[in-house]
Amino acid sequence: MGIYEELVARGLIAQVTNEEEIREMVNAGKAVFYIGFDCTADSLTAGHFMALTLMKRLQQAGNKPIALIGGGTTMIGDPSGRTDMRKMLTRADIDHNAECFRRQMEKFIEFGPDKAIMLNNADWLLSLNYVELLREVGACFSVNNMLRAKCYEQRMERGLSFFEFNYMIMQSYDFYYLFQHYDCNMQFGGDDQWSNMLGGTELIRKKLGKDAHAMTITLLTDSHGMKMGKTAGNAVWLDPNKTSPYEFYQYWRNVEDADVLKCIRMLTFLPLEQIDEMASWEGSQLNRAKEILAFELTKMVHGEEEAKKAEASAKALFAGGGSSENMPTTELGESDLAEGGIDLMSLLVKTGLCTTKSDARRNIQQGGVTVDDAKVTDIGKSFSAEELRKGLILKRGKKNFNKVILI
RNA sequence: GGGGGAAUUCCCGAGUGGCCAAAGGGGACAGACUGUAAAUCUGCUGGCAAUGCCUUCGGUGGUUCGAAUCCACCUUCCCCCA
Repeated sequence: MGIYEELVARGLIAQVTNEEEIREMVNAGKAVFYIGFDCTADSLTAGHFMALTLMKRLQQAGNKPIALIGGGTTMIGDPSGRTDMRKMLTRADIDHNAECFRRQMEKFIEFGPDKAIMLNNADWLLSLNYVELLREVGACFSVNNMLRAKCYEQRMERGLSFFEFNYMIMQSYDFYYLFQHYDCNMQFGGDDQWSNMLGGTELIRKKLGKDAHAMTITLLTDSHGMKMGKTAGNAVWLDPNKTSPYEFYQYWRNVEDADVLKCIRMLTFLPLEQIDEMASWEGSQLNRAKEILAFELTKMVHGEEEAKKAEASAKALFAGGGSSENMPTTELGESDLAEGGIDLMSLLVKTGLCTTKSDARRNIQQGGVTVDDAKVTDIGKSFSAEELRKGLILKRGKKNFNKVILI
């Protein structure tokens, strides 16, 4: 089985420009491909992770990856599939984010001579001359076609500025540039990038009369069609300071039954035969598959040690009994106390389990708060310094734990 | 450049002088049921020193005993015409 067939079997491929040619090229390890990453935040997300694994899979098959950091394109912001304009970032923010991206990527992909290379499109986009660009590439784009592009659909109703409209041209120019300077013959990206990617292959054909290829990765969506890798609108980050390994582990541990196999197939490097065996698992047996998924991904992102810790904490907390060793802990000092003690509501806020005291009150009143395994419904409950010194385990809801201790 | 419309709480969206911390829905959160799943049902959803008080309906100023609601100016966005 070639790498292309494997990608298909894993459900990773959404659209391709020319299946025959791409299959041959990729299987023979002859592709020089790029994936662009716009640095809109200071950490990569679970969404980027899939692109990185894809990069790795192709690299293992002998193809050469180019990780393109979008220091230039981020100055504009991709309007694809969005209902509103992105916040405009400053040059300094973008540079900082690009640097963060670079460091995280180095953990997954091997860079170096004859390995993967990393580029930043700021290096060529920012110095473009407007009039020259218009003459050189602007003439190759049909506004009529661009307006028909699916990625702008939503924006045709709510408004699209000329500024953002240019994003497609910038991305196309990237491909054109990489094709000429780095022999890059293929672009990968999320399926929402299809229009932008075709812009690039078209430009190359018009300007150079040559064929370049594009292939999109299936967007990872859950059984309701929602994009995965987000919790309550917040991204699941790869940076352990933004999403702890435990939270990261929990995110994947909690995917729906209907999504586990798909996630394992698309995101892990487990052999397909092993995954096919799991496909026959049913009901609560799927919990095992979720553990595997969560462990495998946490291992790849945070390392085996962290993955083991996260798994151990989870088992301790949910299977009961176990140690509180790796539980998130809040340390209090004497200054946190008032009159020798502290009330439960303040404690919940201090530990971050609740956002405000009102939130804490609601949670207590609704029976969602537990202290050392005993449900507390008295909103006036407070604890003495003595009790705190020994340490208390607070729990909000079923899955949120925090140990508080007075030191 | 001309004309018309819009901005409401996390999101969508009602509200057009006091009964408005603001309908309804979505999402989130909590409870029940479970398998750390889904579906379903229930509760809940600005803050606080809490039967009250404070802040919030794009911004600034004004009218009024009282403004999300009326007036003026400003900002941003949408639509139509050029």
